[in-house]
Amino acid sequence: MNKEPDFNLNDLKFDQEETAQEWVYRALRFAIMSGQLQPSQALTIRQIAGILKVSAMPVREALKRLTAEGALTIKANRRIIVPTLVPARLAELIELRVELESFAAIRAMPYLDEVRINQLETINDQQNDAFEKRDFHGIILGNQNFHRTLYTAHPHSVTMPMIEQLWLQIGPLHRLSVAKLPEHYTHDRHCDIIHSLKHHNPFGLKSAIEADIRESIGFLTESDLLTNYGDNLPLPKPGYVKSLKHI
Amino acid sequence: MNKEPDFNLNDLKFDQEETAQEWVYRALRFAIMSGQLQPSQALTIRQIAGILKVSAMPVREALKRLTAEGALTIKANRRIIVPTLVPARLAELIELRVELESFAAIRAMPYLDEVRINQLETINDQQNDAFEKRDFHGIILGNQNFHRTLYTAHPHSVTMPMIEQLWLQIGPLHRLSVAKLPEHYTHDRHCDIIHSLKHHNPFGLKSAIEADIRESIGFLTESDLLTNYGDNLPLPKPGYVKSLKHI
DNA sequence: TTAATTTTAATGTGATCACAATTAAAGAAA
DNA sequence: TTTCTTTAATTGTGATCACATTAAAATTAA
Repeated sequence: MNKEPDFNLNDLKFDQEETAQEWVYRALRFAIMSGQLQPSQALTIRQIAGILKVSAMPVREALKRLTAEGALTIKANRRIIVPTLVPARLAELIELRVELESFAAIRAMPYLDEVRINQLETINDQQNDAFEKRDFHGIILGNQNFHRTLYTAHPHSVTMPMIEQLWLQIGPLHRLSVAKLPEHYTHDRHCDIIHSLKHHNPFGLKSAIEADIRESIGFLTESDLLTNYGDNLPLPKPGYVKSLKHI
Repeated sequence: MNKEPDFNLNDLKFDQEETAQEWVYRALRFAIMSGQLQPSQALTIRQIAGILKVSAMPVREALKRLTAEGALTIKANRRIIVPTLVPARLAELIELRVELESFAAIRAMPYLDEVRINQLETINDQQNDAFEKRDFHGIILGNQNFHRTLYTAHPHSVTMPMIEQLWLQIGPLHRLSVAKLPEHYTHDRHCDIIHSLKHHNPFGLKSAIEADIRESIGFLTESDLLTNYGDNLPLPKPGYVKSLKHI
């Protein structure tokens, strides 16, 4: 008999339009992206199939897809695990995020009209609310939503899927990074981004994007990666950061 | 009964160590990368299974993986096809290639010792030989080999898989671009790259990479994409480009 | 010939079983 | 208790079948 699972995947409802494998994929992807799965954790086909009450077939396809996207790793013995990150690799991922997201932002800039910028402001307000409420998922998802809305303003964004791939690979560290966030997040870079967009300032935009990325994840140290992965870490108390809205 | 296939996949031998799905994946990937599959061409599970003499199962997994990597596309009716490129998307892909490959090259620069540079020179010679011999595959594979050897000098290259993903997406156009190559390829940018590496010149490296990419694919016009995909186009005659080695 | 309709074939998805390889558990020997 | 051996359970992979949906072919009607 399968062991009881130590993680939850039932956050997402099944949409009648989609196939079973798409649903399984969404559920697993969401779990990884929002830091619910621990690095080095093994994922087995039958266990996930049992949790989601589907057969093994759609789970196989979903795991294959996530593996191809770098969200999961196949070990030499063919076991599928959530990948661990050595510090040098994390550093590379962050540099690449800076590179790609700056690129995407600059390219999207001409397409950001007033409507889109208002969207960004709304999303940012929601994210700040989530921060005050210690809403773990809200912070992460709000941040991703903000960046995605920015980059996809460009109608032919080839870059966005690649950026999401990077988010997927960093995903398992998000629980840790958010827990340590108040120590480093003293300035709302999203406001800087919006400000630069309004004033058509590509250099300001680029540096704001870079600062936002580095301050949200770049501070993780080697010992952070080696000693723990942020499970059971307390989330920041509301009001720790006085104000996230200035400028 | 299945129709006779109009493409060949038997270029790669089956390695006893690998699984069937890995072999199928390699075969399909190679075919796409080297421009053997036409855009909008449909790939069916049973047809490929018939060609490669395997069951449907490993083909399903391989197609799922390639789809996740952007090498194939699933249409609304769930049919799997080789994706077509609208001009705007190709332009984005090229810009992203320039961005990522410049980044990877600069990052790899400190790791390029004399041994590695000699490797690059050898590969470049081989590629020029392939050009003289009108060796279609040799040109494409040699070029990829050159760039891959350069970028993977960095021990923690997170970028390389993403660059390969871009190559995969442009792959179906390679037959066309190589056929039109002599009209635009009048200067061996690979020599420029090597020269910049030897003199530790990051700016020269970046501009050489950019020029190499644009001159190898960036010249494709809208009508090139819409009217044909380069099948049955004659390859350049040997000696058309007098000398690929100068500087 | 052309257009609309029916019939047939083919396709991706999902389920289930078999199998070899790996891992975990149990037992034996020190 | 500790170490080694043996046994049992679990794993990913592959094969085969059923099924609903879609595409293609055949048929009919104009």
